[in-house]
Amino acid sequence: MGKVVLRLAPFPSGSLHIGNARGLFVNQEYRQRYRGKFFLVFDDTVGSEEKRPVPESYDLILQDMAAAGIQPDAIYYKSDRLELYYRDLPRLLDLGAAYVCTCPAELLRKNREAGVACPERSRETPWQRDQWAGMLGGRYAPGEAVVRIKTDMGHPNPAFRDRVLFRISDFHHPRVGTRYRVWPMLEYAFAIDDVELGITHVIRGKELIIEDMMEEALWRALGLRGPAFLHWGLLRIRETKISKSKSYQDVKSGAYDGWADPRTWSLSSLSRRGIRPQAIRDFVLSFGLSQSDIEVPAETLYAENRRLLDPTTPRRAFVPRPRRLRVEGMPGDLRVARLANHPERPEMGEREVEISDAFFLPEADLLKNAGKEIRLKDLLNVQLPPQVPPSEGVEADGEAGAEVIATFTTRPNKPLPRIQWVAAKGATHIDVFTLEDPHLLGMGEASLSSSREGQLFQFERFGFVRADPQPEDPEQPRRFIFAHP
RNA sequence: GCUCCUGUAGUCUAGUGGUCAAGGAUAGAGGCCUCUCGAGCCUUUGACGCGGGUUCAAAUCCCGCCAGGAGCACCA
Repeated sequence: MGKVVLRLAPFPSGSLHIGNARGLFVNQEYRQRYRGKFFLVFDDTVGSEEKRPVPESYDLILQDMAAAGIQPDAIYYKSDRLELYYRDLPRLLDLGAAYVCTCPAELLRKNREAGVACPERSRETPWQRDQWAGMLGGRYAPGEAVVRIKTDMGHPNPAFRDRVLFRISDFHHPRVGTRYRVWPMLEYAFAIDDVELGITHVIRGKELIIEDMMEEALWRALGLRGPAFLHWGLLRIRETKISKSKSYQDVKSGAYDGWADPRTWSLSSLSRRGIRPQAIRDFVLSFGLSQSDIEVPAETLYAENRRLLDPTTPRRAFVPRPRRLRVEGMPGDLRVARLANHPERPEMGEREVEISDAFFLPEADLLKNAGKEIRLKDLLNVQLPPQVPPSEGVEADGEAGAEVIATFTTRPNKPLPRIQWVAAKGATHIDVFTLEDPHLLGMGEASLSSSREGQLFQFERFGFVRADPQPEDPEQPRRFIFAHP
């Protein structure tokens, strides 16, 4: 068996998204299985008006890959390889496999649709050569001349009729500026690179099938042998539209908190939420290489991650939208509560929480259980007053509504609604970033204020979270990013 | 419209002619818990798109139909 060489070729327009992750992990899987090589090829030709390379995304993509624990065997930039792309074109012209076309874009499109060939298609080689030299030499402005492959103007699929191989662009490129004006289309650049880099298998989404067929047409013309293609269908997470350009706008405008904003669903945002690369890997690999298009609920990804986190993640108390509760008749000896860090793993130890008669509880739970007896989880049972008037606009510190007065009943565990609580004494302000609410405020137990960046917790009856970096201003609430229930 | 692709439970997937009265995951339902009823654990409901054919035998092979999807840029 020959050596397997793979490539991932992202367009640098932001952090990798969950869709790119499929390419990343599938290729990585094949690299490992066949002890092959895996190259990162930045697909950074100039793009178009709507789709331009974004300077900072080169680093973002590198970081995403590092975070996923995947080290490419080599990194290439298409923008470094223009001369290489220019090299083989004259031969294509000589072979009569390509030609320079100066039809305006609009006419070109119309003729293609009608199956009408451009008169320049059949011009002789010296003329074509001269025109190519003219394109490189500045004879034409953007839009005035392109190189087209000669396939078949009568092909039943208009998409196959003499596609454009090179065009002129004056866009400023983040890496090479305006050094080049004549840029290859993706399919031409890859036709050269895939052979040049010795790629054996291209595994990617089926949206590029036509481009892959164009590569094959070019190899036939040049007498080259290229890699085999494998495709998968489109993957969508139900909860989101995967659109890098939309995310890019919100990141750029500041509406989003950078590429690590959970709403981008970028790889960096998933990592910020505490979603493990391993979970993402298992998730995308579970779909195999089917060409059907699938839409999967994020819950499936969460389930993978939960399986990884649950056994080792310490539990903590957090009360979203809190309301202050005072317990009358607290047993006098109750000064300290000892709480297990994990209900099933005593070896993870316990923590001590100082308590008084003042607590924070989720207002929603107080409203729901008004007049009933409830259990403050792991602590004691209380009777709630018959009426709990809702506070208007719950404040983050639970001080908005009037204090709710409950009465102590008993200590031992009983089958009551078990509600999480935070002791008012030493409670710390928490600000949780969820998909629905970028600032879900609440109160957490004291120890949370000193958690280090990257620490994972399960907030009981709330979900798994990951600690953001310590805020510079200690008065600011501690920030956690919500992963999933 | 054209080209290509795909059809297994609500969703995703295993399955390559017999071991499939179809396996797993997730969701749903029910239950358990000296303490998360939004976690965990247990149980459970639920599928081969339709119609023909080939064969002793079909989810698997063939044909037709139907239904979905993707692509159809001087973007990637």
